[in-house]
Amino acid sequence: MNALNLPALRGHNAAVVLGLLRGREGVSRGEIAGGSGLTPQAVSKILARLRAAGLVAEAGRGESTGGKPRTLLRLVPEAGYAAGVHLDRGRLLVLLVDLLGRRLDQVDEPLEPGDPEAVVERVAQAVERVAAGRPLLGVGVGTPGPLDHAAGVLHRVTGLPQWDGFPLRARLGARTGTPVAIDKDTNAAVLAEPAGGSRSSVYVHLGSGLGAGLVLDGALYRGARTNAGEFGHQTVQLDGPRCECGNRGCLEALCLAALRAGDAPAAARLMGAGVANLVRLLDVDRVVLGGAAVLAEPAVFVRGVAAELAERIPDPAWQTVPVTVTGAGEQAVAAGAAELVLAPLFGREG
Amino acid sequence: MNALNLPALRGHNAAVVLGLLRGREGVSRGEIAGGSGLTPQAVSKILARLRAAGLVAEAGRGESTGGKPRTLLRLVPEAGYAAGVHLDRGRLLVLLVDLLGRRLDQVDEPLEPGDPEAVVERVAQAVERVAAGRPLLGVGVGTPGPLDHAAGVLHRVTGLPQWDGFPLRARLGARTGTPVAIDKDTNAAVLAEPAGGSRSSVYVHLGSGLGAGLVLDGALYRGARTNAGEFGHQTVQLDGPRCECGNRGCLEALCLAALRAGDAPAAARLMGAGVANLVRLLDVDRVVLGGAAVLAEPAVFVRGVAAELAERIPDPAWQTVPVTVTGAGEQAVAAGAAELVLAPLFGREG
DNA sequence: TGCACTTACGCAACACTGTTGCTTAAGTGG
DNA sequence: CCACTTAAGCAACAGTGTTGCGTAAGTGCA
Repeated sequence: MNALNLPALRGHNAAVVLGLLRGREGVSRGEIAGGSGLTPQAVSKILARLRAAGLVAEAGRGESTGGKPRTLLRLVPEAGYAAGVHLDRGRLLVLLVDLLGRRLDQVDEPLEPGDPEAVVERVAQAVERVAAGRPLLGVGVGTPGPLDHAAGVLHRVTGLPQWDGFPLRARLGARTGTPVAIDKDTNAAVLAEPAGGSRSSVYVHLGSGLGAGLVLDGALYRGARTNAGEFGHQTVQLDGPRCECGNRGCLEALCLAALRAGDAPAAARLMGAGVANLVRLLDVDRVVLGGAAVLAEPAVFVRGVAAELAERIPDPAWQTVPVTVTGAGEQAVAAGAAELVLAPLFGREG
Repeated sequence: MNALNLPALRGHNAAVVLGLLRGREGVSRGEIAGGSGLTPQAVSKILARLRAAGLVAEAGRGESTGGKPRTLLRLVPEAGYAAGVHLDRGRLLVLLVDLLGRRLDQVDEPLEPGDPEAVVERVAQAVERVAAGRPLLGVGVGTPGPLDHAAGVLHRVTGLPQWDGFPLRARLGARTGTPVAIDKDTNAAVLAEPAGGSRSSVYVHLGSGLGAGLVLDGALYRGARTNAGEFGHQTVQLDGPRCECGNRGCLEALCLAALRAGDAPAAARLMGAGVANLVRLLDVDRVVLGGAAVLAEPAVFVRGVAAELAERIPDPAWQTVPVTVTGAGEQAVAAGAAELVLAPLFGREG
């Protein structure tokens, strides 16, 4: 089911061109041709279509390099919008972003997770409020797992048996009339960070639990059953204390214990040990930290994780991996959820 | 540089069709159409090209289902061959395989890793011997890392300073006159196992070291700098003994110590703890074991790893992951190296 | 000011893709 | 024997990116 026909080819190349235009304001046809591998004439044809559709507009002219100056082009951010929903226990955050991913408006309110249908209604109303009539390309939802991204169905969320098997994507899609994508909160959050040259990155979230979102070779990696990213239940102490999950010596248990003891630096060092394991296994080129615990003391966590990385991977042949805190802060999941809708437009994942 | 033009489209679709034909003997056009998403007419056209090129032939007819019986088609295995090279300290194994990956002939001889150019000559002669004039599509080389797959250059191999920076791919390609692909031994070995419905799998190798090869979402995952798969140096004992790599509590150090003590079951349990970490992080649907230590007592390792997986991931919502030993045995790396050449023909990785 | 040169970019013709509509081939079953 | 079903190719077609070439719009030198 992975063969391509001409419409698919057309869509793919259009997405590649849009992806290059999203990078920065004012890109010339020549740069797009070079960056995509297409011939200049093909780029001109594709851009003519995109301009006719209102997605792209001219943006003045560049410097001359000895001949006719290049015509610069830009994405039209108002051509479409996406809603990003962070659906969490006790809280609902809905963001409206434009094509460039800029956050325009938001709804942030408490939410008691009771009847699923009632929650769908609440979410749909919040989406309508932030959209305010603007053309919506789709709605992305980030929520704690487990869930099935492909089927769009929630699974056994801890403490909420009535949500097991609920077809959130289908129900919310029917209610809003737009495409809906759902994913784990950590998977959404890893998309909140602009790619910026990074092909493989990891987002590590420390809040009430410890999880990770993975972008590998430029695409969100979900694993065989949308269960990838279980970062917190890796064993880092073979004979360690028993964890709720049944395992012994889980990183999450140790990390949360350190936090409860008020020792954030220790929690950071522990997190760093887990990150070192991940960096060695997956050779990612960037580490982004987030979650309430991290955002409470960002410097402590960046320092602790980076120090542990340096100690546990002393080999100078291993390039040092930059460690940062998510730029989207508390809104990382919602911003990333919107990106679930926008990313396919720009040629990321499929 | 990821846009597509018509020749690329053609090649991609041909690879998809060939990939479906590789699965088993005797596939009908209708099955290919259904499995690829192409229309029957497009499949007929593509197959006509492939038959003209000698890659595909008719293979009788299927049962009638009430009308004209389907014409079955098969891959012509003799249409091309690939050489798989396992280049290791002290040993050179070269395999010749046909398009179906069947091992036809081999050269297995000791090798003292001295002057790189002399080794290139030895490898090239061995390749010529196994090929014996048959049309060679390319040569794949699996060798201990670190190395750069994309550039085809070896890095600082432990104890062999004269190999650092040696452009093995370019030199061997110039000498043999065929395309050459090089990769880490564990990356090659993971390709030796037929995909068989698995989208994401891991190959864990225990020999003189402990490493892993990853296939994620159907493609070999190498990481940002071909360093992915450093499975042995994950921390499983925060305050464990110092490892050669500078870290503490590395899985590899513990595992090798158990082996030296003659306690293979303990080594298997330790390996299983590391595999559990990996399964939770990456949600793979298959685990394949290999390497001299595993092949010496395969049942012990399969049992030990499976038992540890069951204990450390007791949650029934996590589907049990099958654990097996590589079917290619000692030749896993060489067989997988040949697959480095063949896989792109059949639409795996790019 | 004039003119040769350079660079950007679109029009037209083209080669080739997969698709659609239809015909022919080759079976089954009453 | 004949209606029916299924497979598969031929021919015409819509639409892709490519090639060849002409035109627009600058720079730089005499």
